[in-house]
Amino acid sequence: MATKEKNKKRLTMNDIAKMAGVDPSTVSRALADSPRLPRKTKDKIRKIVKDTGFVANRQARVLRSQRSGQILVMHNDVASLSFPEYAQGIEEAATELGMSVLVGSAKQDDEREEALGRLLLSGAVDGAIILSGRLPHCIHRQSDYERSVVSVSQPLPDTDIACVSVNVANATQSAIEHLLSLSHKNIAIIAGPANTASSIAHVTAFEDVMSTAGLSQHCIVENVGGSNIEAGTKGMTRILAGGHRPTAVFCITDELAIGAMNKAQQAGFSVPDAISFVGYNDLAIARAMDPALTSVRTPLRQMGRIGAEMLIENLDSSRAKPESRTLDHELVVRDSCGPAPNR
Amino acid sequence: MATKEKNKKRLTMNDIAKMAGVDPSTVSRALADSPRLPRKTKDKIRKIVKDTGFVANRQARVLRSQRSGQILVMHNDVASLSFPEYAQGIEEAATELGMSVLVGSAKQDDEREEALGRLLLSGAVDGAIILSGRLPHCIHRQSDYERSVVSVSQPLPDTDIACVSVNVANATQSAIEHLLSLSHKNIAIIAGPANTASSIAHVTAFEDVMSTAGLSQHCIVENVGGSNIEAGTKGMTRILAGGHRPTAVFCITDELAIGAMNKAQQAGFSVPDAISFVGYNDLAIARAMDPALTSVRTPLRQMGRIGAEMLIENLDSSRAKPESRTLDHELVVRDSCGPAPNR
DNA sequence: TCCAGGGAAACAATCGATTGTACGCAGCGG
DNA sequence: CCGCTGCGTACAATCGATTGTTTCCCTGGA
Repeated sequence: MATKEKNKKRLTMNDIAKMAGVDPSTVSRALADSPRLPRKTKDKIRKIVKDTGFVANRQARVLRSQRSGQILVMHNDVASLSFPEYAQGIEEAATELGMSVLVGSAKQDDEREEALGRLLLSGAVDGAIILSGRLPHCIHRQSDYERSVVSVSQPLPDTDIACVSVNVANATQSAIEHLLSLSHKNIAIIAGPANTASSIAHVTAFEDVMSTAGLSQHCIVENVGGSNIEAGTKGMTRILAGGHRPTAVFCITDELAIGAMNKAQQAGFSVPDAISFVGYNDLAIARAMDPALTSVRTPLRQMGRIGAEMLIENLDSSRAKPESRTLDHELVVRDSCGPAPNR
Repeated sequence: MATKEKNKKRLTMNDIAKMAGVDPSTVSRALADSPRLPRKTKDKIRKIVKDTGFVANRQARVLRSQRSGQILVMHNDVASLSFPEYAQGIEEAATELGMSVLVGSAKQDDEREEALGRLLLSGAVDGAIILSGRLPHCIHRQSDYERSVVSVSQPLPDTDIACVSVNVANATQSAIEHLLSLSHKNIAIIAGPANTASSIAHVTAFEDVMSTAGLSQHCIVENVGGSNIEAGTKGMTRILAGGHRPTAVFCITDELAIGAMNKAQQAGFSVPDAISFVGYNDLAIARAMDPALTSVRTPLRQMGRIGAEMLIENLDSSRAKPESRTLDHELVVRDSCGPAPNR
């Protein structure tokens, strides 16, 4: 159809302008729907754009206008079941506010983490939402990036960056107190990898509650190689191998709980008669388990949504720095917990 | 530290050049490690870059050099458990070949799908890997994008675009034949959403095998609202509600199988004694189920890796168009299938 | 008839890096 | 002593769109 097709070249705005017999600037304004152009001109140009399938070069556009229209989501673990929940909330909000979302995984790899940080510093994205709980070092060094970063799920240490999260200590407390109310005295926690912010927060809260209750019998299982189902299996294996046999297990993610519960069942322990389990996050899968998993519901999607809103609304340097927010959690009681067995 | 800090401006290469007392082009070459510069100059410039935390504007760089160093992964469903498997393979390969990866979700939404397509057309990424099985329309219209797109998992209809996949028909056949060998005659398939390429391929193969075996008793469950665990539950609910009671169920994803198996168990059917289940993909979670799920292993990670390699190696317009590849699958027999019960 | 007003579109500077070319200067052989 | 090679660096064009300013032209009111 196109007559002057030069093979090697992509179509540019100049080409479109020539076809329409106008100046490139007019094409630009037509695409931006500028009120300066009359409908007629816009329509003429748009028709050509549509017919040719022209797409404006993103680099040039962003370079000039200093605005990419994209935000980046940095996470650690693609495989985590909670990620899609956050992502949905983020995407909803971003789309509503006219932004689009890109996802990058840091994967506990410093190199990758820095690369993602540079995406922000280099202007490829306008802002970033951090799910991983770690701020890339290259961003931390810059003074003025507080406004273009929001952390979701965990506060970033040593920064003023706004954060949307739940109160992990309270959430953990509610889980443990539920077990205490069922007369459990010997409780274990499976805390995933050690030394992550999330793990530390849960374990600290756990220890607090237990010591407040005057209970010394508890075990802490860490460094099980992740927070996924397999890690849960591994954690439970370790618990069963130990001499010290808890009657209840709190897991800091639902995936851990699923793996652990499964392992216990396969080892011949009935749930909840012999061992009780509590998960964390209350993902859809928790309900589908047999027995259905008692879990602390955290509003992941909401957190994502609010985080994205906070981020995007504050990008335009209206000077108010966004404020951190803490959302409510809720213990959802199902069938995986029973009264402590008599021994 | 920096003395001339102007508040509003980001650092540019020009600033660095001035600090170092050289031309911007020299800074550029220093960062690119050009052999034209002596080590001494490079070191001097790099020190300044490091001290200031300077990051070159990505837009300008890409605009000029016509190369972004990034590939896009387009998927449909963030929540799918198979996605992280593909993603890992893709990231491994990309990293090895000096590229980085961004992820975008199309979410069966045409608008979003087109937006992702435009990311490629606008030069924001050098290439794209499509997991969703659908080529954005705006790309399809362009003549010369065969080289910068590779499909993984499912071939793209009406295109010559290279694809890395397994033979779905054979894979389905191996699953069904396993059930047939256990004397099952009344088999159901839970096929997720209807009218997706994947669903159609599985169902077609299923019908072929069944009719070849001379069996007419089978039921096809579609449109269960996705391919996830909940959808599996829903599918099984529908099967149990129907008059026609199969002794075995093949699910086109492991997630569907997990949901379905769980529903069956909760409804009082023992697995595999009363009903057998076969999944598809053999994700890690299949092994963790109780009973452990028999599943068709598809090399997802490998597929991702090979797809990324094919894509990246062919970006530099070496003229050979990449060739599609079909990888091997394997039926992994575990405990979720037993002989057909006598009725 | 003339000029003010304003709508429509062209002009041209600009965003920030990359890269081919040109230039200066040193060392070296003839 | 001259020109040649070659190294190190500067110069300047360029990538493709955006946007403030200017120009043009047409209409309408005095």
